Amino acid sequence: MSCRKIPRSVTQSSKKRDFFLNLISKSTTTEHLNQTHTQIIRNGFSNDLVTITKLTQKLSDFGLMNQAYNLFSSFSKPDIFLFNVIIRSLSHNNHHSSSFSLYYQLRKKTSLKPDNFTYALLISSSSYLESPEIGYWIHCHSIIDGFQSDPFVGSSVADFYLKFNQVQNARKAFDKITNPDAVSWNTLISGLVRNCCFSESIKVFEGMLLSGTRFESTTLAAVLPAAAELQDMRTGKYVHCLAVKTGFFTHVYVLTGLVSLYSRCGDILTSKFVFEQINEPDLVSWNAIISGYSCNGEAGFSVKLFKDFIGSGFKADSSTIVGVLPVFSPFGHLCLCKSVHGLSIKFGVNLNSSVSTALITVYSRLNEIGSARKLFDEAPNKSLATWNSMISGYTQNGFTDSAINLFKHMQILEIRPNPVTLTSILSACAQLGAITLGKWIHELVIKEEFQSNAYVSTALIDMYAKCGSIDEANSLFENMKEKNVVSWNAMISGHGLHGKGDKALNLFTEMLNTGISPTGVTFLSLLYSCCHSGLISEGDRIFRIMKTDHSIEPGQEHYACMVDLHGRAGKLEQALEFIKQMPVEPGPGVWGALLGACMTRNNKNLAKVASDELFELDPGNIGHLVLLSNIYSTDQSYQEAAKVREIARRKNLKKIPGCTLIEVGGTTIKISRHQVFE
DNA sequence: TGTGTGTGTG
Repeated sequence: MSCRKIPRSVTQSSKKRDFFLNLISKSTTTEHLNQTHTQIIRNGFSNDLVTITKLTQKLSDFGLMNQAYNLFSSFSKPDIFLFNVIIRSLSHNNHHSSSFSLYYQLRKKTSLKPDNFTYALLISSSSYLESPEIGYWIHCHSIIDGFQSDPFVGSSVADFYLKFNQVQNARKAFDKITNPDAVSWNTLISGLVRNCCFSESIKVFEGMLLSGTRFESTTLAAVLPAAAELQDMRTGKYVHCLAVKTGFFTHVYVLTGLVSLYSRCGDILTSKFVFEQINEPDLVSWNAIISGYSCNGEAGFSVKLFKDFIGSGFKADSSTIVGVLPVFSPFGHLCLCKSVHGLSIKFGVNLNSSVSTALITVYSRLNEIGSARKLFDEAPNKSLATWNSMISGYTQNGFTDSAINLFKHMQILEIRPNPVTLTSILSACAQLGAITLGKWIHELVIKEEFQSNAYVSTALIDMYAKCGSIDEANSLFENMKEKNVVSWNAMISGHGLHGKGDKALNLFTEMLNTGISPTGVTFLSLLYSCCHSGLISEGDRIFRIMKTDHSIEPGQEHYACMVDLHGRAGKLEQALEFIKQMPVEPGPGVWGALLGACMTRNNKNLAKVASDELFELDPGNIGHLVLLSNIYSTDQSYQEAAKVREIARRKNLKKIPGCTLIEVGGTTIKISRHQVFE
């Protein structure tokens, strides 16, 4: 008899509990939840662990941390469930250190055993701390308690190591998981991407597919940035197909990832197509397409989209600004740059470090070095990139002294340079002929262990070559482990500069034998070398094979070099003939080369032809007038020389005296070369 | 019978 009665009351009680659990779950407001709590107390369920655990969690989800904690504390004997819930609440409310106090309490003051839930939560908390030590401890405890192969614990351990940039340890933890689930794989893939291990992350993604684990849209979104970074279209297109097949092609994160991928690979049309498939593009989607157009030099579209974006009521964030800015510099759109700068102030992101860096870069490129410096001085949080952008801004605008001073300032502030900083400073040294500083930077490169960086070693080669130490440049080049096309170019033009055309040509043959494909710059360096060594027929041959053997269209600079090559040899008529047969309109560089040759060869008539073209094409440039006037003077045609000077005076043009830089006893000094029109 | 890890686009 009683046997029947007890179950009935248990059933009744359990039904009531279900009722309360349901009420808690459905509570949508704090008020509602508090009313439910009152009912729970009235019905004598305030000591029911199950109900209270659920209530505690809901309170914490509503951000009512204190109430949740009081409820927990009111229990003299909480079980592991309640402990886990309160640890989770603390961790979700950023009270990470309190979770560890609770863990301590759990181990010292109770006989409860932490389970896989407890460890997963605690390790996750550890990854938000400043240093990894506590995480190491918890990880050890979890191994001792036998949770090493648990996917929840294992995933959070892997994530913990990835957050502390310990990729190898993360891999070890992942490999210990018996049956990694989608979360485990996603954690590893995205963590590898955050640690810039792009190809590894793609390999893991392939491993996941082979393992047969069902991937999620988040998996595709996680691996796409790796494919974009490596410009790996094969993986990208494969992910695209998978997304279409599985129906994830509607998912905004996946689509946005594809937009970036195609933009990065230069396929802006597909990028635009994918963008149009996004139902409701969010801020990040807009940023992806705007920066996509921007990176691919599509200024008009980029600006139009940016306007559409602002017009749809979106608030630009720092990434929008950083994404749209680069498109302005190649086209000299100072006005647009200024208006985006204004918008960045309006949206309150102008002091963001990446925004100031992008603005400094774009103003520098537009030769607005004063505005760039103002932004630099006003930037409250200067990253290394901010310093670098200002230094290279100075270097590229020829303000080498300012670049070096800023670098010295960095040294005083004990800001450690990176390869980018040193590359810029080396370029400044090369421009200045500052060999002593250059050598000191070389020592710094060795100290910081940047020798293996291709950009740095190339900048060193260029610096030594331009400062006259061709042997030093050559020995560095010989010792480079991985030479890229830029290093070869630097060494070729180094030899050219030193009048060693034959060496430059031999190096080119060697380069082709190594399997490196030449670029336009390689040919420019070669033509330049031929020019400086008087190798006319070799120069002609190089110019020919450039197009026939290597499918590189010559640019204005190549044509100008060819005119120079013939001009220097005194074959002025041939040079003119060459210009006439050019398949593209000759630019100022080409006519300038002819004018220069006329100067050395005293050819007054041809000089007039070249000058007339130059006045049309490049009216603001005083250099041409100087050359022409000098030609007339040398020829003793003083009246004509005077006429040219008169034109210059009327145009209010004044020649900035040219100078040569040499280093004497560690100091660079200027030696005036021309003193014309002063 | 109440608790969970983690990830995503620029």
